[in-house]
Amino acid sequence: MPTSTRRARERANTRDQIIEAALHVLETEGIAALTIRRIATDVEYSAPVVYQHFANKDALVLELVAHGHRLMLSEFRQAAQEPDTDRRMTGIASQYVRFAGEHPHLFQVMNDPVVDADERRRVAEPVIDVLKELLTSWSAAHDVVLADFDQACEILWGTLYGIASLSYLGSVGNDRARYLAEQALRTLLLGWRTETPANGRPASS
Amino acid sequence: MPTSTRRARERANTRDQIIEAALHVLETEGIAALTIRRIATDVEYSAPVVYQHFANKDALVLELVAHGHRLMLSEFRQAAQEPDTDRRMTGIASQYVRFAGEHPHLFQVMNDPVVDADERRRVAEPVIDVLKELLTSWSAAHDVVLADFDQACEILWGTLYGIASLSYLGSVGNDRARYLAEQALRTLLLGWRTETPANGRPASS
DNA sequence: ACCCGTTCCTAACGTCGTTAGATTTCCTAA
DNA sequence: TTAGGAAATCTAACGACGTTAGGAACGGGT
Repeated sequence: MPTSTRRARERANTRDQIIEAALHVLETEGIAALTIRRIATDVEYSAPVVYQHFANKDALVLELVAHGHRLMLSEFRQAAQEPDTDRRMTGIASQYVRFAGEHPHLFQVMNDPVVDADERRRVAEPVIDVLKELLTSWSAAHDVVLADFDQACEILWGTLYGIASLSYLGSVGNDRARYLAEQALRTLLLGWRTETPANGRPASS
Repeated sequence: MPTSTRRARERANTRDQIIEAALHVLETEGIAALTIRRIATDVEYSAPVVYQHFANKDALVLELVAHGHRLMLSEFRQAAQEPDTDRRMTGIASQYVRFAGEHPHLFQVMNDPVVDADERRRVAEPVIDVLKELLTSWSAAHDVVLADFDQACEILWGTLYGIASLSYLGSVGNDRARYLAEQALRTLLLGWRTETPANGRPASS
């Protein structure tokens, strides 16, 4: 049965082409330019063809979001190779903000409420897992026992997102935002370390 | 000339009605329902009338964003009356997240990249100023000399925004987000205090 | 050689933001 | 008191959007 497999391959191929074209438009021209008709034109098809591969526009956007998280994950894994646990944490912070600066429109869509909350949580999970691993190894290295590990992770995640957002919401440039993220992380880690008495028992608060 | 002033008053009146109607739609049904035609219907006019008061939809949305910041500012001023400087800081954090939880759609639009960055910075300035005052009095109360005051403010602002965003981006509910914000602030403040030696000279980093 | 399922396109629907032009309303001034 | 004109408002329309319906074209299996 060669024909059916070839057909399936072609189908998957054009699907990938659509994703690639959509990603290109998103990254270079922003979310406002991301239009079904525009994408169809770019892959040299008519608009309805897109609906053979995606239920609707949101489903296509979700695919881009998933792609973005995979990309971010790969960059994180790279930054996670730094041996020093403290530099590893600040390095991740810097990397996160750098990603937001290098892919502003993608980053924006990755955190846009239009994509379903459950779906976003699902695709973001691997990235958060990396963060958890890093925090685990950091606290182990410093004999810090966090009072609430999940809480610390959520604070970390929120802080990174907030400071990365500064770079396109506010007046701070990406370089400064990266520095801010590093400093914020240093301060948070210092605070957590200070909360823990020298004997390594959990902090009170 | 009574007639002209009355006309002006009527004009301003319908303008306010439009803003009020738009705000109501936004808060109760979200940004997707915020339509020129919908607003016009609600104030019992035809759609083009809206354009006599606002250049375009973005200008109207900007007005809502400004309103949101004024609202937030008034709530901040209330929370800023707490005498204890530490509780004042954590109280502001809690209040910020609470606002995001009570006005999710408004909060979302207040931080949406579709509104011009300069405009957003302009309307957000008074709120940030309150934050600066609070941080100033806090550091004074604890003899903490921050190495970079503006940096600390930006970290604060970013952290609050990030954690508030968790409540509708991620899996954490608003109550938990408020708690997270308080804890994050406590940790940050602890970190900054720890950076400062006992003699009150600025920290090294 | 026919047939049928897949693939694809044109045309259309309803909605959006926005504009043009006509129509109505209402003050002013002769 | 009425003619004129500015202001206010409406209807109709334009182009673009996401999306769907219906038919044409293609291509492998009988």
